[in-house]
Amino acid sequence: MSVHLVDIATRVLLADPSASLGDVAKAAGIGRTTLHKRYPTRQDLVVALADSALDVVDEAVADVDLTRPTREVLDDLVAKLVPLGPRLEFLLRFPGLEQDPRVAERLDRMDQPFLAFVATGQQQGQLRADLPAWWVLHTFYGVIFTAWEAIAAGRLAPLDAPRLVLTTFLEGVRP
Amino acid sequence: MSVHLVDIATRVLLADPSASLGDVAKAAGIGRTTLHKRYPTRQDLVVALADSALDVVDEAVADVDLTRPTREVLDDLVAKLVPLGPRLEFLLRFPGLEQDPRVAERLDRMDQPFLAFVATGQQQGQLRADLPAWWVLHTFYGVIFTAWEAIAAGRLAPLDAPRLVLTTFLEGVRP
DNA sequence: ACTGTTGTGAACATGAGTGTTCACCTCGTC
DNA sequence: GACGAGGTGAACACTCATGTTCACAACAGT
Repeated sequence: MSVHLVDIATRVLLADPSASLGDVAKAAGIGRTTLHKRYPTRQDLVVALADSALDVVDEAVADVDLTRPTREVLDDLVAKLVPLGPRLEFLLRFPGLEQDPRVAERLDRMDQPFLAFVATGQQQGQLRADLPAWWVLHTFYGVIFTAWEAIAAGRLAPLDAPRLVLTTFLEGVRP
Repeated sequence: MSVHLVDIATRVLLADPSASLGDVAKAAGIGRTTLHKRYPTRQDLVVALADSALDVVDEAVADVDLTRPTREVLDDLVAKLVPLGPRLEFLLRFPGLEQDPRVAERLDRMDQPFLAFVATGQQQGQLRADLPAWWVLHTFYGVIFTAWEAIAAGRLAPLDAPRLVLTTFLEGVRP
Protein backbone atom coordinates (compact mmCIF):
# COMPACT_ATOMS: atom_id res chain seq x y z
CA MET A 1 0.00 0.00 0.00
CA SER A 2 2.70 2.41 0.96
CA VAL A 3 4.71 1.41 -2.06
CA HIS A 4 1.76 2.22 -4.26
CA LEU A 5 1.44 5.63 -2.69
CA VAL A 6 4.86 6.88 -3.72
CA ASP A 7 4.31 5.45 -7.17
CA ILE A 8 0.99 7.17 -7.62
CA ALA A 9 2.19 10.41 -6.08
CA THR A 10 5.17 10.38 -8.42
CA ARG A 11 2.96 9.96 -11.42
CA VAL A 12 0.49 12.63 -10.38
CA LEU A 13 3.11 15.23 -9.51
CA LEU A 14 5.10 14.48 -12.64
CA ALA A 15 2.06 14.92 -14.84
CA ASP A 16 1.27 18.22 -13.12
CA PRO A 17 3.86 19.54 -10.68
CA SER A 18 1.32 22.03 -9.37
CA ALA A 19 -1.23 19.36 -8.51
CA SER A 20 -2.69 19.84 -5.04
CA LEU A 21 -2.14 17.42 -2.22
CA GLY A 22 -5.84 16.74 -2.39
CA ASP A 23 -5.40 15.51 -5.95
CA VAL A 24 -2.56 13.26 -4.85
CA ALA A 25 -4.56 11.82 -1.98
CA LYS A 26 -7.58 11.24 -4.18
CA ALA A 27 -5.51 9.51 -6.84
CA ALA A 28 -4.00 7.29 -4.16
CA GLY A 29 -7.43 6.52 -2.75
CA ILE A 30 -6.65 7.86 0.70
CA GLY A 31 -7.83 10.82 2.68
CA ARG A 32 -5.99 14.08 2.54
CA THR A 33 -5.65 14.01 6.31
CA THR A 34 -3.88 10.68 6.13
CA LEU A 35 -1.47 12.04 3.60
CA HIS A 36 -0.73 14.92 5.92
CA LYS A 37 -0.01 12.54 8.73
CA ARG A 38 2.65 10.72 6.76
CA TYR A 39 4.10 13.79 5.10
CA PRO A 40 3.41 16.89 7.18
CA THR A 41 4.20 19.31 4.37
CA ARG A 42 4.27 19.25 0.63
CA GLN A 43 8.04 19.55 0.67
CA ASP A 44 8.25 16.52 2.93
CA LEU A 45 6.32 14.52 0.37
CA VAL A 46 8.45 15.64 -2.53
CA VAL A 47 11.68 14.89 -0.71
CA ALA A 48 10.32 11.50 0.32
CA LEU A 49 9.49 10.72 -3.30
CA ALA A 50 12.97 11.71 -4.36
CA ASP A 51 14.50 9.64 -1.61
CA SER A 52 12.40 6.66 -2.54
CA ALA A 53 13.34 7.02 -6.19
CA LEU A 54 17.00 7.20 -5.26
CA ASP A 55 16.54 4.07 -3.19
CA VAL A 56 15.04 2.31 -6.18
CA VAL A 57 17.94 3.36 -8.38
CA ASP A 58 20.51 2.33 -5.81
CA GLU A 59 18.81 -1.00 -5.49
CA ALA A 60 18.63 -1.56 -9.23
CA VAL A 61 22.25 -0.58 -9.75
CA ALA A 62 23.50 -2.63 -6.85
CA ASP A 63 22.79 -5.70 -8.97
CA VAL A 64 24.97 -4.48 -11.80
CA ASP A 65 28.62 -5.40 -11.65
CA LEU A 66 30.31 -2.28 -12.98
CA THR A 67 33.59 -4.12 -13.44
CA ARG A 68 32.32 -6.39 -16.19
CA PRO A 69 32.89 -5.59 -19.89
CA THR A 70 31.57 -2.19 -20.90
CA ARG A 71 29.00 -3.42 -23.35
CA GLU A 72 27.50 -5.91 -20.93
CA VAL A 73 27.29 -3.33 -18.18
CA LEU A 74 25.49 -0.94 -20.51
CA ASP A 75 23.08 -3.71 -21.47
CA ASP A 76 22.36 -4.34 -17.83
CA LEU A 77 22.01 -0.66 -16.96
CA VAL A 78 19.54 0.00 -19.73
CA ALA A 79 17.56 -3.09 -18.83
CA LYS A 80 17.44 -1.95 -15.20
CA LEU A 81 16.89 1.75 -15.69
CA VAL A 82 14.33 1.93 -18.47
CA PRO A 83 11.63 0.09 -16.51
CA LEU A 84 12.06 2.52 -13.62
CA GLY A 85 10.44 5.04 -15.89
CA PRO A 86 8.70 7.83 -13.99
CA ARG A 87 10.65 7.20 -10.81
CA LEU A 88 13.94 8.22 -12.36
CA GLU A 89 12.28 10.87 -14.47
CA PHE A 90 11.09 12.42 -11.23
CA LEU A 91 14.67 12.65 -10.04
CA LEU A 92 15.95 14.23 -13.20
CA ARG A 93 13.14 16.59 -14.08
CA PHE A 94 11.01 17.53 -11.10
CA PRO A 95 11.15 21.30 -10.86
CA GLY A 96 13.05 22.68 -7.92
CA LEU A 97 14.08 19.29 -6.63
CA GLU A 98 17.77 20.07 -6.66
CA GLN A 99 17.11 22.94 -4.27
CA ASP A 100 16.96 20.56 -1.35
CA PRO A 101 20.60 20.18 -0.35
CA ARG A 102 20.22 16.62 0.88
CA VAL A 103 18.61 15.46 -2.35
CA ALA A 104 21.15 17.37 -4.42
CA GLU A 105 23.92 15.66 -2.56
CA ARG A 106 22.40 12.23 -3.08
CA LEU A 107 21.87 12.96 -6.77
CA ASP A 108 25.49 13.90 -7.03
CA ARG A 109 26.57 10.75 -5.27
CA MET A 110 24.39 8.68 -7.57
CA ASP A 111 26.48 9.83 -10.53
CA GLN A 112 29.82 8.95 -9.02
CA PRO A 113 30.02 5.20 -9.73
CA PHE A 114 28.70 5.78 -13.23
CA LEU A 115 31.28 8.45 -13.90
CA ALA A 116 34.00 6.12 -12.69
CA PHE A 117 32.63 3.39 -14.94
CA VAL A 118 32.67 5.71 -17.94
CA ALA A 119 36.21 6.83 -17.17
CA THR A 120 37.35 3.24 -16.98
CA GLY A 121 35.64 2.43 -20.27
CA GLN A 122 37.42 5.37 -21.84
CA GLN A 123 40.81 4.27 -20.56
CA GLN A 124 40.25 0.78 -21.88
CA GLY A 125 39.25 2.07 -25.29
CA GLN A 126 35.67 0.88 -25.02
CA LEU A 127 34.30 4.41 -25.01
CA ARG A 128 35.50 7.46 -26.88
CA ALA A 129 38.08 9.28 -24.78
CA ASP A 130 37.68 12.59 -26.63
CA LEU A 131 34.39 13.29 -24.84
CA PRO A 132 34.12 14.40 -21.21
CA ALA A 133 32.90 11.60 -18.96
CA TRP A 134 30.03 13.70 -17.65
CA TRP A 135 28.93 14.36 -21.21
CA VAL A 136 28.85 10.67 -21.99
CA LEU A 137 26.87 9.99 -18.84
CA HIS A 138 24.36 12.78 -19.39
CA THR A 139 23.89 11.75 -22.98
CA PHE A 140 23.14 8.28 -21.69
CA TYR A 141 20.53 9.67 -19.30
CA GLY A 142 19.11 11.74 -22.14
CA VAL A 143 18.63 8.81 -24.47
CA ILE A 144 16.97 6.81 -21.73
CA PHE A 145 14.70 9.76 -21.04
CA THR A 146 13.81 9.99 -24.70
CA ALA A 147 12.86 6.33 -24.62
CA TRP A 148 10.60 6.88 -21.61
CA GLU A 149 8.83 9.71 -23.30
CA ALA A 150 8.23 7.59 -26.35
CA ILE A 151 6.95 4.69 -24.26
CA ALA A 152 4.64 6.98 -22.30
CA ALA A 153 3.34 8.46 -25.53
CA GLY A 154 2.68 4.98 -26.87
CA ARG A 155 5.12 5.42 -29.74
CA LEU A 156 7.60 2.84 -28.51
CA ALA A 157 7.11 -0.72 -27.31
CA PRO A 158 8.89 -1.20 -23.96
CA LEU A 159 10.66 -4.29 -25.26
CA ASP A 160 12.08 -2.35 -28.19
CA ALA A 161 13.52 0.35 -25.97
CA PRO A 162 16.80 -1.27 -24.87
CA ARG A 163 17.94 -2.03 -28.39
CA LEU A 164 17.05 1.46 -29.61
CA VAL A 165 18.72 3.15 -26.66
CA LEU A 166 21.92 1.15 -26.83
CA THR A 167 22.47 1.24 -30.56
CA THR A 168 21.81 4.97 -30.73
CA PHE A 169 23.97 5.73 -27.74
CA LEU A 170 26.89 3.61 -28.89
CA GLU A 171 26.83 4.00 -32.63
CA GLY A 172 24.91 7.18 -33.32
CA VAL A 173 22.53 7.69 -36.20
CA ARG A 174 25.02 7.56 -39.06
CA PRO A 175 24.99 4.29 -41.05
CA MET B 1 11.43 45.96 -23.97
CA SER B 2 8.64 43.60 -24.88
CA VAL B 3 11.15 41.14 -26.27
CA HIS B 4 12.95 41.19 -22.96
CA LEU B 5 9.74 40.45 -21.11
CA VAL B 6 9.08 37.13 -22.80
CA ASP B 7 12.70 36.20 -22.34
CA ILE B 8 12.67 36.95 -18.65
CA ALA B 9 9.27 35.37 -18.11
CA THR B 10 10.49 32.24 -19.86
CA ARG B 11 13.51 32.02 -17.62
CA VAL B 12 11.59 32.63 -14.42
CA LEU B 13 8.81 30.16 -15.19
CA LEU B 14 11.28 27.55 -16.38
CA ALA B 15 13.34 27.82 -13.21
CA ASP B 16 10.18 27.50 -11.13
CA PRO B 17 6.97 26.65 -12.99
CA SER B 18 4.96 27.58 -9.91
CA ALA B 19 6.43 31.07 -9.69
CA SER B 20 3.76 33.70 -9.11
CA LEU B 21 2.92 36.37 -11.64
CA GLY B 22 4.25 38.82 -9.10
CA ASP B 23 7.62 37.12 -9.28
CA VAL B 24 7.56 37.32 -13.06
CA ALA B 25 6.64 41.00 -13.03
CA LYS B 26 9.29 41.81 -10.47
CA ALA B 27 11.98 39.95 -12.42
CA ALA B 28 10.96 41.84 -15.54
CA GLY B 29 11.08 45.12 -13.66
CA ILE B 30 7.46 45.99 -14.35
CA GLY B 31 4.36 46.22 -12.19
CA ARG B 32 2.10 43.26 -11.72
CA THR B 33 -0.78 45.40 -12.97
CA THR B 34 1.03 46.06 -16.22
CA LEU B 35 1.63 42.37 -16.71
CA HIS B 36 -2.06 41.74 -16.21
CA LYS B 37 -2.88 44.32 -18.85
CA ARG B 38 -0.82 42.54 -21.47
CA TYR B 39 -1.72 39.01 -20.43
CA PRO B 40 -5.07 38.94 -18.64
CA THR B 41 -4.58 35.47 -17.16
CA ARG B 42 -1.67 33.25 -16.31
CA GLN B 43 -2.64 30.88 -19.07
CA ASP B 44 -2.57 33.75 -21.56
CA LEU B 45 1.01 34.47 -20.55
CA VAL B 46 2.12 30.87 -20.84
CA VAL B 47 0.54 30.43 -24.25
CA ALA B 48 2.07 33.70 -25.40
CA LEU B 49 5.50 32.49 -24.30
CA ALA B 50 5.01 29.24 -26.16
CA ASP B 51 3.85 31.07 -29.26
CA SER B 52 6.78 33.41 -29.10
CA ALA B 53 9.19 30.51 -28.69
CA LEU B 54 7.63 28.76 -31.67
CA ASP B 55 8.02 31.97 -33.64
CA VAL B 56 11.69 32.06 -32.74
CA VAL B 57 12.17 28.47 -33.82
CA ASP B 58 10.29 29.01 -37.07
CA GLU B 59 12.40 32.04 -37.75
CA ALA B 60 15.66 30.25 -37.01
CA VAL B 61 14.75 27.24 -39.10
CA ALA B 62 13.48 29.32 -42.01
CA ASP B 63 17.11 30.21 -42.69
CA VAL B 64 18.13 26.58 -42.97
CA ASP B 65 17.83 24.98 -46.37
CA LEU B 66 16.65 21.48 -45.55
CA THR B 67 17.43 20.25 -49.04
CA ARG B 68 21.18 20.65 -48.67
CA PRO B 69 23.44 17.72 -47.74
CA THR B 70 22.45 16.07 -44.50
CA ARG B 71 25.59 16.85 -42.59
CA GLU B 72 25.53 20.53 -43.48
CA VAL B 73 21.89 20.84 -42.51
CA LEU B 74 22.61 19.25 -39.15
CA ASP B 75 25.50 21.65 -38.63
CA ASP B 76 23.22 24.56 -39.36
CA LEU B 77 20.40 23.25 -37.19
CA VAL B 78 22.63 22.74 -34.18
CA ALA B 79 24.19 26.15 -34.65
CA LYS B 80 20.73 27.72 -34.81
CA LEU B 81 18.96 25.72 -32.12
CA VAL B 82 21.53 25.54 -29.34
CA PRO B 83 21.68 29.30 -28.81
CA LEU B 84 17.88 29.40 -28.45
CA GLY B 85 18.45 27.68 -25.15
CA PRO B 86 15.64 28.28 -22.68
CA ARG B 87 13.17 29.31 -25.35
CA LEU B 88 13.12 25.88 -26.93
CA GLU B 89 13.47 24.18 -23.57
CA PHE B 90 10.26 25.93 -22.59
CA LEU B 91 8.49 24.38 -25.53
CA LEU B 92 9.73 20.89 -24.82
CA ARG B 93 9.54 20.76 -21.06
CA PHE B 94 7.09 23.25 -19.61
CA PRO B 95 4.58 21.24 -17.60
CA GLY B 96 1.11 21.09 -19.01
CA LEU B 97 1.94 23.08 -22.09
CA GLU B 98 0.76 20.43 -24.46
CA GLN B 99 -2.68 20.66 -22.90
CA ASP B 100 -3.46 23.76 -24.91
CA PRO B 101 -4.71 22.37 -28.21
CA ARG B 102 -3.44 25.27 -30.28
CA VAL B 103 0.07 24.98 -28.87
CA ALA B 104 0.01 21.19 -29.22
CA GLU B 105 -0.94 21.55 -32.83
CA ARG B 106 1.83 24.05 -33.52
CA LEU B 107 4.34 21.81 -31.73
CA ASP B 108 3.26 18.97 -33.93
CA ARG B 109 3.58 21.07 -37.03
CA MET B 110 7.05 22.17 -35.95
CA ASP B 111 8.22 18.55 -36.17
CA GLN B 112 6.92 17.91 -39.66
CA PRO B 113 9.68 19.44 -41.79
CA PHE B 114 12.31 17.86 -39.54
CA LEU B 115 10.70 14.46 -39.84
CA ALA B 116 10.62 14.81 -43.59
CA PHE B 117 14.27 15.82 -43.55
CA VAL B 118 15.19 12.77 -41.49
CA ALA B 119 13.22 10.48 -43.77
CA THR B 120 15.00 11.89 -46.78
CA GLY B 121 18.37 11.45 -45.11
CA GLN B 122 17.47 7.84 -44.39
CA GLN B 123 16.46 7.18 -47.97
CA GLN B 124 19.70 8.65 -49.21
CA GLY B 125 21.75 6.55 -46.86
CA GLN B 126 22.98 9.52 -44.83
CA LEU B 127 21.12 8.40 -41.73
CA ARG B 128 20.48 4.92 -40.43
CA ALA B 129 17.27 3.58 -41.89
CA ASP B 130 16.79 0.93 -39.21
CA LEU B 131 15.63 3.56 -36.71
CA PRO B 132 12.21 5.23 -36.75
CA ALA B 133 12.39 8.79 -38.01
CA TRP B 134 10.68 10.13 -34.89
CA TRP B 135 13.26 8.36 -32.75
CA VAL B 136 16.10 9.98 -34.64
CA LEU B 137 14.46 13.38 -34.28
CA HIS B 138 13.71 13.04 -30.59
CA THR B 139 17.21 11.79 -29.91
CA PHE B 140 18.43 14.90 -31.67
CA TYR B 141 16.27 17.09 -29.45
CA GLY B 142 17.51 15.16 -26.45
CA VAL B 143 21.17 15.71 -27.17
CA ILE B 144 20.58 19.39 -27.74
CA PHE B 145 18.70 19.53 -24.44
CA THR B 146 21.59 17.81 -22.69
CA ALA B 147 23.91 20.43 -24.11
CA TRP B 148 21.70 23.26 -22.79
CA GLU B 149 21.66 21.79 -19.36
CA ALA B 150 25.42 21.53 -19.34
CA ILE B 151 25.80 25.11 -20.56
CA ALA B 152 23.36 26.37 -17.94
CA ALA B 153 25.24 24.46 -15.26
CA GLY B 154 28.49 25.99 -16.43
CA ARG B 155 29.98 22.62 -17.36
CA LEU B 156 30.07 23.25 -21.08
CA ALA B 157 31.39 26.22 -23.06
CA PRO B 158 28.73 27.33 -25.54
CA LEU B 159 31.23 27.23 -28.39
CA ASP B 160 32.06 23.59 -27.64
CA ALA B 161 28.42 22.55 -27.75
CA PRO B 162 27.89 22.11 -31.51
CA ARG B 163 30.86 19.79 -31.93
CA LEU B 164 29.88 17.70 -28.93
CA VAL B 165 26.26 17.47 -29.98
CA LEU B 166 26.96 16.57 -33.58
CA THR B 167 29.67 14.04 -33.01
CA THR B 168 27.70 12.27 -30.30
CA PHE B 169 24.49 12.30 -32.29
CA LEU B 170 26.08 11.05 -35.49
CA GLU B 171 28.76 8.70 -34.27
CA GLY B 172 27.75 7.69 -30.77
CA VAL B 173 30.16 7.18 -27.90
CA ARG B 174 31.94 4.10 -29.20
CA PRO B 175 35.44 4.75 -30.54
C1' DA C 1 -13.97 -6.60 26.39
C1' DC C 2 -9.91 -3.24 26.47
C1' DT C 3 -6.59 -0.55 24.17
C1' DG C 4 -3.51 1.59 21.06
C1' DT C 5 -2.79 2.31 16.34
C1' DT C 6 -4.22 3.92 12.00
C1' DG C 7 -7.29 5.89 8.76
C1' DT C 8 -11.26 8.84 7.89
C1' DG C 9 -14.33 12.97 6.90
C1' DA C 10 -15.65 17.47 8.50
C1' DA C 11 -14.53 21.78 9.75
C1' DC C 12 -11.68 25.74 10.49
C1' DA C 13 -8.07 29.37 10.07
C1' DT C 14 -4.48 30.99 7.40
C1' DG C 15 -1.95 32.46 3.62
C1' DA C 16 -0.92 33.12 -1.20
C1' DG C 17 -2.04 33.87 -5.87
C1' DT C 18 -5.22 35.93 -8.78
C1' DG C 19 -8.09 39.14 -11.23
C1' DT C 20 -10.10 43.73 -10.91
C1' DT C 21 -10.64 48.58 -10.11
C1' DC C 22 -9.01 53.15 -9.28
C1' DA C 23 -6.40 57.27 -8.78
C1' DC C 24 -2.10 58.97 -10.05
C1' DC C 25 2.11 59.69 -12.79
C1' DT C 26 4.95 60.36 -16.96
C1' DC C 27 5.79 60.58 -21.19
C1' DG C 28 5.41 62.01 -26.35
C1' DT C 29 2.22 64.38 -29.49
C1' DC C 30 -0.84 67.81 -30.96
C1' DG D 1 -0.43 73.97 -22.26
C1' DA D 2 -3.79 70.21 -23.30
C1' DC D 3 -4.22 65.65 -24.33
C1' DG D 4 -4.19 60.66 -24.55
C1' DA D 5 -1.67 56.45 -24.19
C1' DG D 6 0.70 53.57 -21.46
C1' DG D 7 2.67 52.45 -16.85
C1' DT D 8 2.31 52.30 -11.74
C1' DG D 9 1.21 51.21 -6.81
C1' DA D 10 -2.55 50.55 -3.60
C1' DA D 11 -6.37 48.32 -2.38
C1' DC D 12 -10.08 45.00 -2.73
C1' DA D 13 -12.65 40.54 -3.19
C1' DC D 14 -12.31 35.97 -4.42
C1' DT D 15 -10.63 31.42 -4.82
C1' DC D 16 -7.94 27.68 -3.52
C1' DA D 17 -4.14 25.00 -1.39
C1' DT D 18 -2.56 24.25 2.91
C1' DG D 19 -1.92 22.90 7.62
C1' DT D 20 -4.37 21.82 11.81
C1' DT D 21 -7.72 20.01 14.99
C1' DC D 22 -11.35 16.97 16.29
C1' DA D 23 -14.50 13.21 16.81
C1' DC D 24 -15.35 8.83 15.04
C1' DA D 25 -14.71 4.12 12.76
C1' DA D 26 -11.93 -0.07 11.84
C1' DC D 27 -8.80 -3.18 13.38
C1' DA D 28 -4.99 -5.94 15.80
C1' DG D 29 -2.94 -7.42 19.84
C1' DT D 30 -3.52 -8.04 24.70
